[in-house]
Amino acid sequence: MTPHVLVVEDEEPIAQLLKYNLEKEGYRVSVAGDGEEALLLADEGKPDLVVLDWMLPKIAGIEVCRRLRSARESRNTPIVMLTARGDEGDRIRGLDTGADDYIVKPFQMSELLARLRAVMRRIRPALADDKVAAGDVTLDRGSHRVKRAGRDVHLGPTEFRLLEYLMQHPGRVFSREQLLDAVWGSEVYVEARTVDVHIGRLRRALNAGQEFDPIRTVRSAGYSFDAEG
Amino acid sequence: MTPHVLVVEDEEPIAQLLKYNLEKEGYRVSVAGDGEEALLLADEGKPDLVVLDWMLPKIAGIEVCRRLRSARESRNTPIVMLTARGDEGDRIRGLDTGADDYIVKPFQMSELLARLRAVMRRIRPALADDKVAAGDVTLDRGSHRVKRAGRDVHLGPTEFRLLEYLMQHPGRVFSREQLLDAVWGSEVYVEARTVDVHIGRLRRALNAGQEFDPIRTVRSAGYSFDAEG
DNA sequence: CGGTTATTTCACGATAGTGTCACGCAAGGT
DNA sequence: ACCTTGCGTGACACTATCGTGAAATAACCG
Repeated sequence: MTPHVLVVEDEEPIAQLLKYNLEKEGYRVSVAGDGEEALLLADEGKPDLVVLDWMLPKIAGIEVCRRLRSARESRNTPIVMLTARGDEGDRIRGLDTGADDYIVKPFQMSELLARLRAVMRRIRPALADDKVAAGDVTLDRGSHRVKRAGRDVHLGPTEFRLLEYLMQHPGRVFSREQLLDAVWGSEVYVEARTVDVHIGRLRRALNAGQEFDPIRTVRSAGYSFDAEG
Repeated sequence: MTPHVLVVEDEEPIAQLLKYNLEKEGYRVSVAGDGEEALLLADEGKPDLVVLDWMLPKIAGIEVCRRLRSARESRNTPIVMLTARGDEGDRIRGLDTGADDYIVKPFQMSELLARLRAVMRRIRPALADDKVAAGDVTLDRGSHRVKRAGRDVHLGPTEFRLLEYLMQHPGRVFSREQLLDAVWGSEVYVEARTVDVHIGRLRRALNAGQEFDPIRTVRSAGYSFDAEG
Protein backbone atom coordinates (compact mmCIF):
# COMPACT_ATOMS: atom_id res chain seq x y z
CA MET A 1 0.00 0.00 0.00
CA THR A 2 1.34 3.43 -0.89
CA PRO A 3 2.09 5.79 1.95
CA HIS A 4 -0.63 8.22 2.88
CA VAL A 5 0.29 11.83 3.63
CA LEU A 6 -1.97 14.34 5.33
CA VAL A 7 -1.18 17.93 4.41
CA VAL A 8 -2.51 20.56 6.80
CA GLU A 9 -2.23 23.97 5.16
CA ASP A 10 -4.65 26.85 4.95
CA GLU A 11 -3.10 28.70 2.04
CA GLU A 12 -4.74 27.11 -0.93
CA PRO A 13 -1.95 27.60 -3.51
CA ILE A 14 0.67 26.10 -1.25
CA ALA A 15 -1.60 23.22 -0.34
CA GLN A 16 -2.16 22.46 -4.01
CA LEU A 17 1.50 22.73 -4.81
CA LEU A 18 2.28 20.23 -2.08
CA LYS A 19 -0.48 17.90 -3.15
CA TYR A 20 0.68 18.00 -6.76
CA ASN A 21 4.30 17.28 -5.95
CA LEU A 22 3.64 14.66 -3.34
CA GLU A 23 1.31 12.77 -5.63
CA LYS A 24 3.94 12.88 -8.31
CA GLU A 25 6.25 11.20 -5.81
CA GLY A 26 3.75 8.41 -5.37
CA TYR A 27 2.11 9.35 -2.12
CA ARG A 28 -1.59 9.31 -1.45
CA VAL A 29 -2.49 12.81 -0.30
CA SER A 30 -5.26 14.34 1.79
CA VAL A 31 -5.50 18.07 2.38
CA ALA A 32 -6.98 19.76 5.41
CA GLY A 33 -7.56 23.52 5.42
CA ASP A 34 -7.63 24.01 9.17
CA GLY A 35 -6.89 22.31 12.44
CA GLU A 36 -10.36 20.92 12.99
CA GLU A 37 -10.45 19.29 9.61
CA ALA A 38 -6.93 18.01 10.20
CA LEU A 39 -7.86 16.13 13.34
CA LEU A 40 -10.93 14.74 11.63
CA LEU A 41 -9.02 13.52 8.61
CA ALA A 42 -6.21 12.19 10.73
CA ASP A 43 -8.68 10.18 12.72
CA GLU A 44 -10.42 8.57 9.79
CA GLY A 45 -7.61 8.55 7.25
CA LYS A 46 -4.88 7.18 9.49
CA PRO A 47 -2.09 8.90 7.58
CA ASP A 48 1.44 7.60 7.65
CA LEU A 49 2.86 11.09 7.74
CA VAL A 50 1.54 14.55 8.54
CA VAL A 51 2.82 17.79 7.02
CA LEU A 52 1.57 20.48 9.34
CA ASP A 53 1.54 24.24 8.84
CA TRP A 54 2.19 26.04 12.10
CA MET A 55 -0.08 29.04 11.43
CA LEU A 56 -3.62 27.79 11.14
CA PRO A 57 -7.09 29.25 11.59
CA LYS A 58 -9.31 27.89 14.40
CA ILE A 59 -6.79 25.54 16.02
CA ALA A 60 -3.09 26.39 16.13
CA GLY A 61 -0.57 24.00 14.69
CA ILE A 62 0.96 23.27 18.03
CA GLU A 63 -2.40 22.26 19.39
CA VAL A 64 -3.03 19.95 16.46
CA CYS A 65 0.37 18.43 17.05
CA ARG A 66 -0.34 17.89 20.72
CA ARG A 67 -3.68 16.27 20.04
CA LEU A 68 -2.30 14.00 17.37
CA ARG A 69 0.38 12.93 19.81
CA SER A 70 -2.05 12.24 22.60
CA ALA A 71 -4.41 10.18 20.44
CA ARG A 72 -3.42 6.52 20.40
CA GLU A 73 -4.01 6.14 16.71
CA SER A 74 -1.62 8.83 15.67
CA ARG A 75 0.89 8.66 18.48
CA ASN A 76 3.61 7.31 16.25
CA THR A 77 2.73 9.11 13.06
CA PRO A 78 5.62 11.32 12.03
CA ILE A 79 4.82 15.02 11.90
CA VAL A 80 6.76 17.50 9.82
CA MET A 81 5.88 21.11 10.53
CA LEU A 82 6.05 24.12 8.29
CA THR A 83 7.17 27.27 10.06
CA ALA A 84 7.78 30.83 9.02
CA ARG A 85 11.36 31.96 8.71
CA GLY A 86 13.02 33.04 11.88
CA ASP A 87 10.58 31.71 14.38
CA GLU A 88 13.02 29.61 16.37
CA GLY A 89 10.77 29.59 19.41
CA ASP A 90 8.01 27.89 17.46
CA ARG A 91 10.37 25.30 16.07
CA ILE A 92 11.71 24.33 19.44
CA ARG A 93 8.27 24.19 20.94
CA GLY A 94 7.14 22.12 18.00
CA LEU A 95 9.94 19.62 18.24
CA ASP A 96 9.39 19.30 21.94
CA THR A 97 5.67 18.84 21.45
CA GLY A 98 6.48 15.81 19.37
CA ALA A 99 7.02 16.99 15.82
CA ASP A 100 9.73 15.00 14.10
CA ASP A 101 11.08 17.66 11.83
CA TYR A 102 10.37 21.06 10.37
CA ILE A 103 10.75 22.97 7.15
CA VAL A 104 11.15 26.71 7.00
CA LYS A 105 8.94 28.62 4.59
CA PRO A 106 9.64 29.50 1.89
CA PHE A 107 11.11 26.12 1.08
CA GLN A 108 12.57 24.40 -1.93
CA MET A 109 10.31 21.59 -3.02
CA SER A 110 13.33 19.36 -3.50
CA GLU A 111 14.36 19.93 0.08
CA LEU A 112 10.93 19.16 1.41
CA LEU A 113 10.82 15.93 -0.55
CA ALA A 114 14.25 14.96 0.73
CA ARG A 115 13.09 15.61 4.26
CA LEU A 116 10.00 13.53 3.81
CA ARG A 117 12.06 10.72 2.33
CA ALA A 118 14.33 10.86 5.35
CA VAL A 119 11.42 10.76 7.74
CA MET A 120 9.66 8.00 5.83
CA ARG A 121 12.81 5.94 5.75
CA ARG A 122 12.75 5.81 9.49
CA ILE A 123 9.31 4.25 9.57
CA ARG A 124 9.24 2.37 6.29
CA PRO A 125 8.66 -1.04 7.87
CA ALA A 126 5.42 0.26 9.34
CA LEU A 127 4.01 0.89 5.90
CA ALA A 128 3.26 -2.72 5.23
CA ASP A 129 -0.02 -4.35 4.34
CA ASP A 130 -3.19 -4.42 6.26
CA LYS A 131 -2.52 -7.93 7.38
CA VAL A 132 0.54 -9.51 8.81
CA ALA A 133 0.89 -13.25 9.12
CA ALA A 134 3.68 -15.44 10.37
CA GLY A 135 3.42 -19.06 11.33
CA ASP A 136 -0.07 -19.69 12.66
CA VAL A 137 -0.51 -16.12 13.87
CA THR A 138 -2.49 -13.58 11.90
CA LEU A 139 -2.83 -9.91 12.69
CA ASP A 140 -5.33 -7.75 10.86
CA ARG A 141 -4.95 -4.02 11.25
CA GLY A 142 -8.24 -3.30 9.59
CA SER A 143 -10.46 -5.28 11.91
CA HIS A 144 -7.97 -4.98 14.74
CA ARG A 145 -8.03 -8.72 15.21
CA VAL A 146 -5.49 -11.35 16.01
CA LYS A 147 -5.84 -15.07 15.41
CA ARG A 148 -3.71 -17.97 16.55
CA ALA A 149 -4.29 -21.24 14.72
CA GLY A 150 -7.69 -20.00 13.62
CA ARG A 151 -8.88 -19.01 17.08
CA ASP A 152 -9.57 -15.43 18.02
CA VAL A 153 -7.15 -13.96 20.51
CA HIS A 154 -8.17 -11.00 22.59
CA LEU A 155 -5.44 -8.43 23.16
CA GLY A 156 -5.41 -5.07 24.86
CA PRO A 157 -4.43 -2.10 22.69
CA THR A 158 -0.85 -2.04 23.84
CA GLU A 159 -0.38 -5.76 23.38
CA PHE A 160 -1.84 -5.43 19.93
CA ARG A 161 0.58 -2.74 18.90
CA LEU A 162 3.44 -4.59 20.49
CA LEU A 163 2.66 -7.73 18.55
CA GLU A 164 2.10 -5.69 15.43
CA TYR A 165 5.52 -4.17 15.68
CA LEU A 166 7.27 -7.40 16.47
CA MET A 167 5.54 -9.23 13.65
CA GLN A 168 6.53 -6.56 11.19
CA HIS A 169 10.14 -7.60 11.61
CA PRO A 170 10.03 -11.32 12.28
CA GLY A 171 13.15 -12.71 13.86
CA ARG A 172 14.56 -9.34 14.65
CA VAL A 173 15.42 -8.63 18.27
CA PHE A 174 14.35 -5.33 19.76
CA SER A 175 15.57 -3.88 22.98
CA ARG A 176 13.05 -2.70 25.52
CA GLU A 177 13.98 0.86 24.68
CA GLN A 178 13.38 0.34 21.01
CA LEU A 179 10.01 -1.19 21.74
CA LEU A 180 9.08 1.65 24.03
CA ASP A 181 10.00 4.09 21.34
CA ALA A 182 8.12 2.27 18.63
CA VAL A 183 5.05 1.12 20.52
CA TRP A 184 4.57 3.61 23.31
CA GLY A 185 6.04 6.60 21.53
CA SER A 186 9.17 8.55 22.16
CA GLU A 187 7.54 11.28 24.18
CA VAL A 188 6.25 9.22 27.08
CA TYR A 189 8.52 7.96 29.77
CA VAL A 190 7.80 4.56 31.22
CA GLU A 191 10.06 2.06 32.85
CA ALA A 192 11.76 -0.37 30.50
CA ARG A 193 10.55 -3.27 32.61
CA THR A 194 6.97 -2.39 31.73
CA VAL A 195 7.67 -3.99 28.40
CA ASP A 196 8.22 -7.28 30.19
CA VAL A 197 4.79 -7.16 31.73
CA HIS A 198 3.14 -6.56 28.39
CA ILE A 199 5.19 -9.27 26.77
CA GLY A 200 3.99 -11.55 29.53
CA ARG A 201 0.36 -10.73 28.92
CA LEU A 202 0.83 -11.01 25.20
CA ARG A 203 2.31 -14.45 25.68
CA ARG A 204 -0.47 -15.61 27.92
CA ALA A 205 -3.13 -14.53 25.46
CA LEU A 206 -1.30 -15.81 22.41
CA ASN A 207 -0.23 -19.16 23.78
CA ALA A 208 -3.48 -20.20 25.43
CA GLY A 209 -3.83 -23.85 24.48
CA GLN A 210 -0.65 -23.79 22.40
CA GLU A 211 2.69 -25.19 23.18
CA PHE A 212 4.97 -23.19 20.94
CA ASP A 213 5.77 -19.67 22.09
CA PRO A 214 6.50 -17.42 19.12
CA ILE A 215 7.94 -14.73 21.33
CA ARG A 216 11.58 -15.22 22.06
CA THR A 217 13.43 -13.65 24.94
CA VAL A 218 17.04 -12.86 24.22
CA ARG A 219 18.70 -12.33 27.53
CA SER A 220 20.16 -8.86 27.97
CA ALA A 221 19.11 -7.94 24.44
CA GLY A 222 15.33 -7.90 24.11
CA TYR A 223 12.50 -9.75 22.44
CA SER A 224 11.61 -10.95 18.99
CA PHE A 225 8.79 -12.66 17.20
CA ASP A 226 9.76 -15.91 15.53
CA ALA A 227 7.52 -18.10 13.46
CA GLU A 228 7.78 -21.77 14.24
CA GLY A 229 10.30 -23.79 12.29
CA MET B 1 25.67 5.31 30.67
CA THR B 2 25.59 8.92 29.50
CA PRO B 3 25.34 9.49 25.76
CA HIS B 4 28.57 10.25 23.97
CA VAL B 5 28.56 13.00 21.35
CA LEU B 6 31.28 13.57 18.79
CA VAL B 7 31.48 17.19 17.62
CA VAL B 8 33.26 17.71 14.32
CA GLU B 9 33.94 21.41 13.88
CA ASP B 10 37.05 23.22 12.74
CA GLU B 11 36.25 26.65 14.11
CA GLU B 12 37.60 26.48 17.61
CA PRO B 13 35.22 28.97 19.29
CA ILE B 14 32.14 27.20 17.95
CA ALA B 15 33.55 23.83 18.89
CA GLN B 16 34.16 25.01 22.45
CA LEU B 17 30.73 26.56 22.66
CA LEU B 18 29.17 23.28 21.60
CA LYS B 19 31.31 21.28 23.96
CA TYR B 20 30.45 23.53 26.86
CA ASN B 21 26.73 23.45 26.27
CA LEU B 22 26.50 19.78 25.49
CA GLU B 23 28.43 18.87 28.58
CA LYS B 24 26.12 21.06 30.60
CA GLU B 25 23.27 18.97 29.22
CA GLY B 26 24.95 15.86 30.55
CA TYR B 27 26.52 14.51 27.38
CA ARG B 28 30.04 13.18 27.17
CA VAL B 29 31.74 15.18 24.40
CA SER B 30 34.68 14.62 22.07
CA VAL B 31 35.81 17.28 19.62
CA ALA B 32 37.48 16.70 16.26
CA GLY B 33 38.98 19.60 14.33
CA ASP B 34 38.99 18.01 10.89
CA GLY B 35 37.61 15.08 8.98
CA GLU B 36 40.55 12.79 9.53
CA GLU B 37 40.46 13.25 13.27
CA ALA B 38 36.70 12.78 13.13
CA LEU B 39 36.94 9.34 11.56
CA LEU B 40 39.66 8.38 14.01
CA LEU B 41 37.70 9.48 17.05
CA ALA B 42 34.51 7.96 15.72
CA ASP B 43 36.30 4.67 15.34
CA GLU B 44 37.73 4.53 18.81
CA GLY B 45 35.17 6.55 20.75
CA LYS B 46 32.05 4.86 19.41
CA PRO B 47 29.88 7.96 19.80
CA ASP B 48 26.12 7.72 20.12
CA LEU B 49 25.61 10.84 18.05
CA VAL B 50 27.72 12.89 15.67
CA VAL B 51 27.39 16.64 15.14
CA LEU B 52 29.15 17.28 11.86
CA ASP B 53 30.17 20.59 10.34
CA TRP B 54 29.79 20.50 6.59
CA MET B 55 32.77 22.72 5.76
CA LEU B 56 35.90 21.00 6.94
CA PRO B 57 39.60 21.07 6.12
CA LYS B 58 41.19 17.93 4.64
CA ILE B 59 38.06 15.81 4.27
CA ALA B 60 34.71 17.36 3.42
CA GLY B 61 31.75 16.78 5.69
CA ILE B 62 29.86 14.78 3.11
CA GLU B 63 32.78 12.41 2.78
CA VAL B 64 33.00 11.95 6.53
CA CYS B 65 29.29 11.23 6.54
CA ARG B 66 29.62 8.66 3.81
CA ARG B 67 32.50 6.89 5.51
CA LEU B 68 30.78 6.81 8.85
CA ARG B 69 27.80 5.23 7.14
CA SER B 70 29.84 2.59 5.43
CA ALA B 71 31.75 1.59 8.55
CA ARG B 72 30.05 -1.14 10.48
CA GLU B 73 30.66 0.44 13.83
CA SER B 74 29.01 3.72 13.01
CA ARG B 75 26.41 2.57 10.52
CA ASN B 76 23.57 3.28 12.87
CA THR B 77 24.93 6.32 14.63
CA PRO B 78 22.73 9.36 14.08
CA ILE B 79 24.42 12.25 12.31
CA VAL B 80 23.34 15.88 12.58
CA MET B 81 25.07 18.22 10.18
CA LEU B 82 25.82 21.90 10.50
CA THR B 83 25.44 23.82 7.26
CA ALA B 84 25.84 27.42 6.23
CA ARG B 85 22.72 29.45 5.60
CA GLY B 86 21.10 29.01 2.27
CA ASP B 87 22.92 25.97 1.02
CA GLU B 88 19.87 23.88 0.25
CA GLY B 89 21.78 21.71 -2.19
CA ASP B 90 24.20 20.63 0.50
CA ARG B 91 21.44 19.86 2.91
CA ILE B 92 19.60 17.63 0.50
CA ARG B 93 22.76 15.85 -0.47
CA GLY B 94 23.56 15.42 3.17
CA LEU B 95 20.20 13.97 4.08
CA ASP B 96 20.39 11.58 1.17
CA THR B 97 23.91 10.54 2.14
CA GLY B 98 22.51 9.38 5.42
CA ALA B 99 22.58 12.36 7.73
CA ASP B 100 19.57 12.34 10.01
CA ASP B 101 19.10 16.03 10.41
CA TYR B 102 20.75 19.39 9.93
CA ILE B 103 21.04 22.74 11.65
CA VAL B 104 21.64 25.97 9.80
CA LYS B 105 24.44 28.18 11.06
CA PRO B 106 24.16 30.47 12.87
CA PHE B 107 21.91 28.55 15.20
CA GLN B 108 20.31 29.01 18.57
CA MET B 109 21.83 26.67 21.11
CA SER B 110 18.38 25.84 22.43
CA GLU B 111 17.27 24.78 18.98
CA LEU B 112 20.29 22.56 18.52
CA LEU B 113 19.65 20.90 21.84
CA ALA B 114 16.02 20.33 20.94
CA ARG B 115 17.09 18.76 17.66
CA LEU B 116 19.56 16.48 19.33
CA ARG B 117 16.92 15.35 21.79
CA ALA B 118 14.60 14.56 18.90
CA VAL B 119 17.26 12.61 17.03
CA MET B 120 18.43 10.71 20.08
CA ARG B 121 14.96 9.36 20.65
CA ARG B 122 15.18 7.42 17.49
CA ILE B 123 18.00 4.99 17.51
CA ARG B 124 18.48 4.05 13.90
CA PRO B 125 17.13 0.59 13.35
CA ALA B 126 19.99 -1.56 12.19
CA LEU B 127 19.94 -2.65 8.59
CA ALA B 128 18.71 -6.05 7.60
CA ASP B 129 21.88 -7.51 6.22
CA ASP B 130 24.24 -7.03 9.09
CA LYS B 131 25.42 -10.56 9.18
CA VAL B 132 28.89 -11.91 9.54
CA ALA B 133 29.81 -15.25 8.11
CA ALA B 134 33.03 -17.21 7.95
CA GLY B 135 33.38 -20.86 7.16
CA ASP B 136 30.33 -22.66 8.46
CA VAL B 137 29.69 -20.10 11.19
CA THR B 138 27.07 -17.39 10.82
CA LEU B 139 26.40 -14.54 13.18
CA ASP B 140 23.35 -12.35 12.71
CA ARG B 141 23.15 -9.18 14.75
CA GLY B 142 19.54 -8.47 13.87
CA SER B 143 18.11 -11.72 15.10
CA HIS B 144 20.94 -12.13 17.57
CA ARG B 145 21.55 -15.64 16.36
CA VAL B 146 24.61 -17.75 15.76
CA LYS B 147 24.65 -20.86 13.60
CA ARG B 148 27.28 -23.51 13.09
CA ALA B 149 26.78 -25.72 10.06
CA GLY B 150 23.12 -24.75 10.01
CA ARG B 151 22.47 -25.58 13.65
CA ASP B 152 21.50 -22.94 16.16
CA VAL B 153 24.15 -22.25 18.76
CA HIS B 154 23.17 -20.70 22.02
CA LEU B 155 25.60 -18.15 23.42
CA GLY B 156 25.48 -15.89 26.43
CA PRO B 157 25.70 -12.15 25.78
CA THR B 158 29.41 -11.93 26.42
CA GLU B 159 30.25 -14.93 24.27
CA PHE B 160 28.11 -13.45 21.55
CA ARG B 161 29.96 -10.17 21.56
CA LEU B 162 33.28 -11.93 21.80
CA LEU B 163 32.57 -14.06 18.76
CA GLU B 164 31.18 -11.04 16.96
CA TYR B 165 34.38 -9.15 17.52
CA LEU B 166 36.65 -12.00 16.55
CA MET B 167 34.69 -12.76 13.41
CA GLN B 168 34.89 -9.19 12.31
CA HIS B 169 38.59 -9.62 11.72
CA PRO B 170 39.08 -13.25 10.75
CA GLY B 171 42.61 -14.50 11.15
CA ARG B 172 43.72 -11.56 13.20
CA VAL B 173 45.09 -12.27 16.66
CA PHE B 174 43.88 -10.20 19.59
CA SER B 175 45.51 -10.02 22.96
CA ARG B 176 43.40 -10.53 26.06
CA GLU B 177 43.69 -6.85 26.80
CA GLN B 178 42.43 -5.90 23.37
CA LEU B 179 39.50 -8.23 23.74
CA LEU B 180 38.67 -6.90 27.17
CA ASP B 181 38.71 -3.41 25.81
CA ALA B 182 36.58 -4.22 22.78
CA VAL B 183 34.12 -6.65 24.28
CA TRP B 184 33.87 -5.71 27.92
CA GLY B 185 34.51 -2.01 27.45
CA SER B 186 37.34 0.14 28.64
CA GLU B 187 35.64 1.27 31.80
CA VAL B 188 35.32 -2.06 33.58
CA TYR B 189 38.23 -3.87 35.10
CA VAL B 190 38.29 -7.62 34.95
CA GLU B 191 41.13 -10.10 35.07
CA ALA B 192 42.72 -10.90 31.74
CA ARG B 193 42.29 -14.60 32.42
CA THR B 194 38.54 -14.12 32.38
CA VAL B 195 38.86 -13.96 28.62
CA ASP B 196 40.17 -17.52 28.68
CA VAL B 197 37.11 -18.72 30.48
CA HIS B 198 34.80 -17.10 27.98
CA ILE B 199 36.81 -18.41 25.09
CA GLY B 200 36.41 -21.82 26.62
CA ARG B 201 32.66 -21.45 26.91
CA LEU B 202 32.46 -20.10 23.41
CA ARG B 203 34.40 -23.09 22.13
CA ARG B 204 32.24 -25.56 23.94
CA ALA B 205 29.06 -24.08 22.51
CA LEU B 206 30.42 -23.58 19.03
CA ASN B 207 32.14 -26.92 18.63
CA ALA B 208 29.41 -29.15 19.98
CA GLY B 209 29.31 -32.07 17.58
CA GLN B 210 32.00 -30.55 15.39
CA GLU B 211 35.60 -31.50 15.04
CA PHE B 212 37.15 -28.34 13.70
CA ASP B 213 37.75 -25.56 16.18
CA PRO B 214 37.63 -22.16 14.47
CA ILE B 215 39.13 -20.43 17.49
CA ARG B 216 42.87 -20.50 17.49
CA THR B 217 45.02 -19.97 20.55
CA VAL B 218 48.28 -18.21 19.88
CA ARG B 219 50.51 -18.90 22.79
CA SER B 220 51.53 -15.78 24.69
CA ALA B 221 49.77 -13.59 22.15
CA GLY B 222 46.02 -14.14 22.26
CA TYR B 223 43.18 -15.61 20.22
CA SER B 224 41.84 -15.38 16.71
CA PHE B 225 38.97 -16.68 14.67
CA ASP B 226 39.98 -18.70 11.62
CA ALA B 227 37.63 -20.18 9.09
CA GLU B 228 38.43 -23.71 8.06
CA GLY B 229 40.70 -24.20 5.10
C1' DC C 1 -20.61 9.20 38.37
C1' DG C 2 -19.81 4.01 39.09
C1' DG C 3 -18.01 0.15 37.16
C1' DT C 4 -14.92 -1.78 34.08
C1' DT C 5 -10.74 -2.36 31.67
C1' DA C 6 -6.09 -1.22 30.77
C1' DT C 7 -1.56 0.34 32.31
C1' DT C 8 2.34 0.96 35.16
C1' DT C 9 5.19 0.06 38.81
C1' DC C 10 7.02 -2.79 42.44
C1' DA C 11 8.74 -6.80 44.75
C1' DC C 12 10.05 -11.42 44.97
C1' DG C 13 11.61 -15.87 43.33
C1' DA C 14 13.76 -18.42 39.65
C1' DT C 15 17.45 -18.89 36.55
C1' DA C 16 20.96 -17.85 33.37
C1' DG C 17 25.31 -15.67 33.03
C1' DT C 18 29.78 -13.80 35.07
C1' DG C 19 34.26 -13.40 37.22
C1' DT C 20 37.85 -15.74 40.09
C1' DC C 21 40.47 -19.18 41.59
C1' DA C 22 43.02 -23.37 41.68
C1' DC C 23 44.75 -27.34 39.78
C1' DG C 24 46.75 -30.00 36.08
C1' DC C 25 48.39 -30.45 31.62
C1' DA C 26 50.97 -28.54 27.53
C1' DA C 27 54.52 -25.92 25.27
C1' DG C 28 58.95 -24.15 25.01
C1' DG C 29 63.50 -23.19 26.45
C1' DT C 30 68.04 -24.68 28.24
C1' DA D 1 64.89 -34.20 31.55
C1' DC D 2 63.70 -30.45 34.18
C1' DC D 3 61.98 -26.10 34.98
C1' DT D 4 59.16 -22.10 33.69
C1' DT D 5 55.38 -20.07 31.85
C1' DG D 6 50.96 -20.14 29.67
C1' DC D 7 46.50 -22.24 28.82
C1' DG D 8 42.12 -25.08 29.59
C1' DT D 9 38.61 -25.96 32.59
C1' DG D 10 35.64 -27.54 36.67
C1' DA D 11 33.82 -25.51 40.67
C1' DC D 12 31.62 -21.88 43.05
C1' DA D 13 30.01 -17.68 44.88
C1' DC D 14 27.92 -13.66 43.10
C1' DT D 15 25.15 -10.76 39.84
C1' DA D 16 22.13 -9.46 36.52
C1' DT D 17 18.15 -10.29 34.20
C1' DC D 18 13.64 -12.15 33.53
C1' DG D 19 8.73 -13.73 34.58
C1' DT D 20 4.91 -12.82 37.19
C1' DG D 21 1.32 -11.83 40.81
C1' DA D 22 -0.44 -8.06 43.05
C1' DA D 23 -1.40 -3.32 44.13
C1' DA D 24 -1.85 1.26 42.74
C1' DT D 25 -3.27 4.51 38.90
C1' DA D 26 -5.19 5.98 35.01
C1' DA D 27 -8.27 5.79 31.00
C1' DC D 28 -12.71 4.53 29.22
C1' DC D 29 -17.64 4.04 28.67
C1' DG D 30 -21.95 4.20 29.19
